[in-house]
Amino acid sequence: MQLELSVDRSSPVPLYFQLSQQLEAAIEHGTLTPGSLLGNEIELAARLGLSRPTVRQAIQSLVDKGLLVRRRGVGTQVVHSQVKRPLELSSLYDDLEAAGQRPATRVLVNELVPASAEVAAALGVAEDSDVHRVERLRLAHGEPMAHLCNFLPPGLIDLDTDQLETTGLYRLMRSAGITLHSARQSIGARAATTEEADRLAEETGAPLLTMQRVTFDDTGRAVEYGTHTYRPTRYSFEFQLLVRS
Amino acid sequence: MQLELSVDRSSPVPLYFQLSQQLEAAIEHGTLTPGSLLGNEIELAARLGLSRPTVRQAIQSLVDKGLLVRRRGVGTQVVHSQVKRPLELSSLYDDLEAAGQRPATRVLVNELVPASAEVAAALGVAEDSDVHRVERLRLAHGEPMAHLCNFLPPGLIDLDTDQLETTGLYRLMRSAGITLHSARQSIGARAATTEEADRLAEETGAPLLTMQRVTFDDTGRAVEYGTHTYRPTRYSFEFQLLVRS
DNA sequence: GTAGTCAGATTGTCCGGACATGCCGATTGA
DNA sequence: TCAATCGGCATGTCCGGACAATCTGACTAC
Repeated sequence: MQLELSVDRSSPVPLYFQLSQQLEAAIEHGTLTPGSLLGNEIELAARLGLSRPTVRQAIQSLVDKGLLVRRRGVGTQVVHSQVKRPLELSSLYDDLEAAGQRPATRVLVNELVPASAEVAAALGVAEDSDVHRVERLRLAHGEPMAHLCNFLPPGLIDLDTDQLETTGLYRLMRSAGITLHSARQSIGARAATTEEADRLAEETGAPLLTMQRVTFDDTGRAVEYGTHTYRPTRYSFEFQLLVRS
Repeated sequence: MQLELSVDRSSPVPLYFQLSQQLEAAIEHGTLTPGSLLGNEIELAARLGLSRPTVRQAIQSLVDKGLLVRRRGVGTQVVHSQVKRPLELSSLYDDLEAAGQRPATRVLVNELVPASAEVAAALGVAEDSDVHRVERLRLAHGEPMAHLCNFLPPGLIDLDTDQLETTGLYRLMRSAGITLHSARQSIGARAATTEEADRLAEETGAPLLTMQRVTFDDTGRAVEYGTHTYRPTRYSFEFQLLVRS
């Protein structure tokens, strides 16, 4: 069976991108079965009226996503999936929404405070200079799931409490024109203090999952520092990772 | 100041790789300062006697690593670092060794057992069929740090207890010719049972950091399933992640 | 003085070709 | 029958060029 592929040269969408999307859809849909060979590049290019570099670029992007494996002298084959999405920088809000959980947010604090030494170091600002402090409680099915405490440098974004309750922080930042680039993360665990336990409806001393994160935009500025605690009975970090080769 | 770059055409190492390594070293070393522009591709290609696609391939690999950012009409600039390593599939052993911690391993169990339903599902083998079971205690500075329980399908690798004590499981698998491709991971937390507490020199009910992982090779076979528990006072997961754009 | 326009610079996309490299099967030889 | 060699095949690397898209800054017009 021949896979139906076609490209639209009048579209502003790059040709290699059109192709990679079609291939990805075919893999997702099961038309390209795991382990099956994706006929040689030369012929594929000829069939589509594309050049080999363009076809290679499309295939390479899927290899980088972990969907395909190339073997010299053999060909390109579809990975026996199990592959979902690799870990990406996502907000808890988006994660929950993608899982169909209807997340709710309660903003506890939204104010300007002088930066502590810890916050100043993380954000790269002067100590005691003003920073935004946002504390939120994230709920799913009416039950508290996580406590999120974030610090942001001033002047970057307009933090509206109403918007914070209806969407995620990252989405707000992206729509404010900030291009997120990378983040440094640390995941650990500790026993809940009485205050933390109260907030999350747990017992004092109960195990909590913690995450700290500093996010940078593409100019290298720190744009957010967060300290989060999660109820481990309600949430765990799940992700896929690829071996860089 | 001109950055000193050169390529060796007689080397079997690909030219784009030689170039990307030199650029990466210059960034690491601080010769290329964060935010500085990396002169245009055309001129760079001419200076090195390379073609533009080759130079682009080198630059692209560093963009993928998060070290560089390209802007159309502007140029390519070095990211204001803070960038260490992105998250990769690594063994605890390698992580500790890289941190200069001289890890030690004590093999507690190394046997063939019938697969439980959970293990069979994770590895994709029949229930009650034989699988390797390896239990190890990982120590740093003489103190227990983590308890590692792994299951492997039979026939893949020769599990020598002595080798397991002197190196990591992943290194063993790689040297056995297995090409690791991806892994599905889950990180959570829970209270220690009495048995777990004893093993890790913690109190019963103390918070533990947990990680479960299924690793796949490039043919899509599950090659390892692991259930690990870490002492959160001694270990946390630290990593960098890039925004896929 | 301010806003709109234009030109230069630089990366993004795409082409067509060439040769090298590694893998696999088939043929050949023992 | 089995092992070694050889050749075909598919990807890997590299070239040189062409045009498009986008950003910046300077110039111009109002």
